[in-house]
Amino acid sequence: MRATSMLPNGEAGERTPPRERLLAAARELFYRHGIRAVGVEAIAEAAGTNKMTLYRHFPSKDELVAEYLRQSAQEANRCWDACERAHPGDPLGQVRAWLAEMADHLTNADRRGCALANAAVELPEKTHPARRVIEEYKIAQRQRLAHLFRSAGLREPEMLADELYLLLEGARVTAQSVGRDGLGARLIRMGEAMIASHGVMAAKIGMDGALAEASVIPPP
Amino acid sequence: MRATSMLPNGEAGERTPPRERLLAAARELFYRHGIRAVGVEAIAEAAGTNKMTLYRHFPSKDELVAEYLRQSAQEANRCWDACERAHPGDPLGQVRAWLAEMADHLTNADRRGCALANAAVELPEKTHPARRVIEEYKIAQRQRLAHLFRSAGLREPEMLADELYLLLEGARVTAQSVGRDGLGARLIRMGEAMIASHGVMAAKIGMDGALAEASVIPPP
DNA sequence: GTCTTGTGTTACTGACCGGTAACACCACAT
DNA sequence: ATGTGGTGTTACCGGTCAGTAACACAAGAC
Repeated sequence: MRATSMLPNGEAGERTPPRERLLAAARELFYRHGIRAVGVEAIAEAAGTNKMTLYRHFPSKDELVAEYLRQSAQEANRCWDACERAHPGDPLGQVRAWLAEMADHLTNADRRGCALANAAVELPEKTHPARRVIEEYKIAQRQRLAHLFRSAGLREPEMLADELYLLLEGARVTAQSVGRDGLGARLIRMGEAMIASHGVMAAKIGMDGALAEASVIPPP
Repeated sequence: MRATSMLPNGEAGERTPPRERLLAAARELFYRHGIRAVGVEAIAEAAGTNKMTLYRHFPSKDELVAEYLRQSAQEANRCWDACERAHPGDPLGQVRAWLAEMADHLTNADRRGCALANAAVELPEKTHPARRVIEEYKIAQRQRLAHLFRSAGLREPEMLADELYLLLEGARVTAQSVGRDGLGARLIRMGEAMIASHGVMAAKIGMDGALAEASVIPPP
């Protein structure tokens, strides 16, 4: 049987080039089972090709891992872009849409957290090419959040961005260790409380100081 | 040269039994390099013994991993006990001491987060004996926190415990991916804000409602 | 004394790892 | 027709993996 006969082609006839198939297989396997747990041969086989072709497109497994993470980061950026399109000119709306999306991912049982953060846990060696990708992604993510908060006129936008990202990472890793019950809702609740605690800079309420507390604690 | 000659014995003469040496070596190597990255032979060698003796004390590597995590959980409990001794009868003081300890761990550069959470990321297979240990530990941790918050008379103690733990996990994984700059301080700041937002149940202040906000935002 | 128990040592299994060499093939361009 | 570049196939390399068999050796128990 030809290995090329049973593959996820978009359309019949035109074949997906092997490099993309390899990356897709790597994404799936690395994410689901962990990076060290997956061998190159398994990836090649899942992509409907073989190890030789893999090594014609990627110089080493480590570089394949780096490319896998680059692609994961791009996907996260696409998610951000969708939020931006859904709420143009409304930075806080974009953040909330993004938060909702993250909460949805959290409750999805076949998700295993952030591919980049997991890789950071799994690959502690500072020289691994993946570390660069992880670092750049996290910086971009923080800047994106901080920019939105600044546009929204919130206080201490960078600090708020860091805190919110801390919260999200915690939720993701917690989902893997203890469970996902009510985690999405809790993420949104806490995120909203954080945003509120950084004030809306006298946007709609004149009374000073303690205005944000209302949304932190829902009516018991 | 005898392999038994250069070992970390507590005192001269009485030798540490090989099982403990093996566990100590496993703890060090698993934590630093990751579980899948360390082979049994390396552990045996680091313990000043050999693979055969390792397999006389542990039925498999997976069980050794589970024991390693059990020991890590015990160490965390010892940390809790120390906080309890330092602030007897003062549950909030105990939580704060614990938070300070966690913040200290965060900024320590040779720490790589929570051994249990890292293992959860690295070992996704639900049948792995480590999963049980991880789950039990996380439940105990949550109950301990919730109990302290309830003793302190805070509102929604379980919810607060979950949120605080979320925050801690986020800080730990963030320390590994983006960095540890100011992370300890931020953890304490956010933790205090969370505790404050759950009120002190009319302990010292009579005014209702929005009392907690003051400590959320430090004076700019 | 002997007997037992734990340990050290060496060698081994079978499987898999990342990575490579050599060659056959096929579509396409010229 | 003749390359030519990308691909498939097979076999291989040296190394490491988890786990085991067999045997030598030591100390304490009796």
